[in-house]
This record gives sequence, structure tokens and C-alpha cells, in this order.
Amino acid sequence: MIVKKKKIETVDTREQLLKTASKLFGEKGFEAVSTRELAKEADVNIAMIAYYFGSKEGLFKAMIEERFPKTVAQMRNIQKQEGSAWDKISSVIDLYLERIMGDGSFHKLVFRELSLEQRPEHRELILSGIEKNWEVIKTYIREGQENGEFKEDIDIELTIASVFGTIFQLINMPCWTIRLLGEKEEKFVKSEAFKTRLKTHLKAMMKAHLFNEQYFEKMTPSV
Amino acid sequence: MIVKKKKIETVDTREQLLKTASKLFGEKGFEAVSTRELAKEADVNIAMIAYYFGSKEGLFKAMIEERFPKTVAQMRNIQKQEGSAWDKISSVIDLYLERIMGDGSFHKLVFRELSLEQRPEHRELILSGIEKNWEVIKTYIREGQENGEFKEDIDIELTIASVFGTIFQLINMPCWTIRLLGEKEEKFVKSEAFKTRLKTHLKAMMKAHLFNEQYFEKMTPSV
DNA sequence: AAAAACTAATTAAACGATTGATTAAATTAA
DNA sequence: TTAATTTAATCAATCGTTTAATTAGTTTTT
Repeated sequence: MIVKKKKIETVDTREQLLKTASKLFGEKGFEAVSTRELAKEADVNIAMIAYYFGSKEGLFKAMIEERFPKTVAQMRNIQKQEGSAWDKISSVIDLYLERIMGDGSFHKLVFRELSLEQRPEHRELILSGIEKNWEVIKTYIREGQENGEFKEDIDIELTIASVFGTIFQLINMPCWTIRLLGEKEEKFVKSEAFKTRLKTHLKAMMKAHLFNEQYFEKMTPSV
Repeated sequence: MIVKKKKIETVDTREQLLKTASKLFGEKGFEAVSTRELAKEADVNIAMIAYYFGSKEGLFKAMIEERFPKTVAQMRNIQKQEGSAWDKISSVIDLYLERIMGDGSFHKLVFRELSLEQRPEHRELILSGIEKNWEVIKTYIREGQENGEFKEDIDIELTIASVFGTIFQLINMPCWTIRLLGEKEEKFVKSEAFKTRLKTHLKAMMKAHLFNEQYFEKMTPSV
């Protein structure tokens, strides 16, 4: 009988490490954060990293693995939704933006890791975690093409890249964004005003790009 | 009379360090590359880093500073060019894609640095180096709006973010790109076939997004 | 023209500091 | 009592940097 014998409600320590890891790795990068700094920020003893995760890299890996399941669940809800293909795509954009803007440093970390030629096993972990995100959009663009809502000659994959690319460019590099917009403070990028502006732009651009002309003229722009 | 007194034909060492730094920092990130590894790859003694650049960070800084002047010069040529606003934007997209795809790891490095909350003085250095790039596009979109070629209600700044975001998403994270496209090898992202595909998509999307309908109907799609 | 003096470039070795990881002892809660 | 958790101290390895000595090309002196 394999059972956990003791179950103390400490809870915190492990969770604190995961939370702090997400924050610091996102802000500074994996190698730039020392285990001592991480433990101190989490208010936990250094040895706890090895105790719970085996190593610094184990902590990194665990953090990635335990974050993704949430996002997949959210995507499922959209798939059940009724409505036009455009309505669904619009919902995906909304959901994705809410999620990313609510947790900036984790997504910074994720996409920074994909740009590095290190730790291929981590990249694989991440890719399989985010694959669902673009598969959903792909499905809806196809759906829109089949019922004549969208143009036939759309490069679906690169269109997906444009959606995600726009978001990440703006959210993951706030210093670039405020410079582009002539804003003063980086926190502007996290504001509701900016979120709305980004949604408006993305949807306007995607409408122009995706819709067939006859459909487009019939539409009442909703934004 | 200010003259170089001694001129030994060593030359290489300094340049080798800059070149290797661009490559390794781009591939692995600044902190992940040790001075020993860098010196070995450059086939140069470690002490040469301090000798020419003062420190590892000095090397990083010098590398950034000495790379940007080239790109600014290229931009100037486009500004002289005659033609419609769209022609100019099209040229900027072409030029920018050629440049980035010809030197992947430097641009990886640049935009990774912008996503980090470290070394603010480096970020400032980079931002002032790339500011010209988007200012040019901004000018041309305005030009197109003024002569009726483009729509009036375009979010110019976020449109720029979409152009750069699309490119960086695809070029800086090749593992993501080949997964999205169902390709096998990462070198596909550097191929001429992919470059053409990306240009086609970007221009098609921007045409739909920017052009006024009446202009758009008159146009003969050139791609 | 040869020798000496000079100087920039390069080297191998070592510096102290910090890294990620581990230990054995102490503490905690069931 | 017992096992899970936490602690402080320490490990060897590696980090970025510095040093003192050497090489090689240039200039000056003889």
C-alpha cells in the first residue's frame, strides 16, 4: 500500500517557490536568477528547492507543467460556444488577452524560452502546452471559410502568427510599447484602456483580413 | 596630428569577440554564456574581453552600439524613394525581412533584452537604435491617409506592432514556427520559400487593413 | 644599419566571489 | 514515536576579472 503517511498543511513552501520562480524567471531570465535570490524572495530556505523539485531546473520544469492545464480548460469552454466563426475568433482573442495581461511574467518566460537554443526538452514541454491555443483559431478560420464568411486565400498559419505576434510584441516588451505609444509608464501596458485599444485594433485588422467583401459590407462593426 | 602610432595587423581579435558574442548571446542569452565559452568559441584568450571591452557587459554594450548604425543607413535609402505610400511600406517590409532573416541571432538577442527587466541602460540603447524603424512606417501610413489611399481610422501604432510582432514571432522562435507550420527542420524558417510566404501574407494582411475600399478595388494585387 | 628602448597585444595562471547542490542536525506536526 | 519538513553550514565547481610575464611589431638611438 503506497500512501502518503503524513499530510501537514504547510502547503505554502512549495507553492511559494513556484510563484516566485514564475515571477523572477519571467522578469530576469532563468540563468540570471540565483537559487539564493529566489529562496530569499520566496522567504524559504534554499534547500527547499532541492527538497521539493530536485534542482533549480526541476523547479523550472514543474512550474511550466503545472501552469498549462488551466489554460487548456479555458479553451474548451469556447469550443462549446455557438455563433458565427467570427464570434468565436473574437472570443478567443478576448480570452487570450485577458489571460496574458493578467499574468505577464509567466508568458514572458514562456516565449523567451522558445527563442533560446537551450533546454530543448523544455521547449517541447511548452510547445505541447500552447499548441491547443492556435489549433482552436485554425479550426474557426476554416469554419468561416467553409460557410463563405471568410476569404478563401488566407494563409491561416501566418494569420495565427500575426494574432499572437501582435499580442506578444506589445505585452512582453512593455518598454518597446510605451516608447512606440509615447507613454511614460510601463504600467500603462497593463491598463484596461490599453487592453481595450488592443482588442479593437486586433479585431479590426482581422475583420479586414478575414472577411469576404460582401459579408463585410453587411456587418455592423461592433467595436 | 592625431595618428595611430602602432599598427599591428592583428585586427581579428576584437572583431572575433563581437561576432561570437552576437552569435552566442543570441542563441543562449547573456547570462548563460560564460566568458570562457565565449573566448574559446572566438579562439581568443579570455583576458582579451577585459582588454578590449573592460568587461563582459562592456562587450555586450559595444556589440549593440556597433551594430545599429548600419540599419539606420539602409532606412535612409527608402526615404528617398518615389512612389505611393503603399509602395514605400512594401519596401520597408521587404528590407526589414531581408535584414532580420540574414542575421537571426542578433535580433533574437535584441528583442529578448527588451523583455527582461534588467540592464535598463541597455534597453535604452536598443530602443533608440530601432526607433527609426517604426518612425518610417508611421510616416508612410500618415502619408497614405492624407492622400486618401488608406483608411482614416487606423490605429497606426498598433498596426506597426502587428508588422513587427508577426515577423519576430516567426523568426525569433523557429521551434514555434515549424510546429505551427508542420515543418520538420528549423532551417526552413531561414529559407527563401518561407521568406516569400511571409512577405505575401504580411502584405496581403496590410493591404486589407490599410486600404480604402475604392482604392483596393482599383488595385491589381501584385503578390 | 644595428642595437636599444618602447609599446600594444597576447598569454597562462590565479584571484576572490558566487554558483547550484548537499549534508547532518534540528524542528515540526501527526 | 515517527516521519516530513526546515535549518544552517558547507561542498566542489564555475563565475567574471585581474595579474604579471611574454611576444611581436614600431620607434628611437647609436
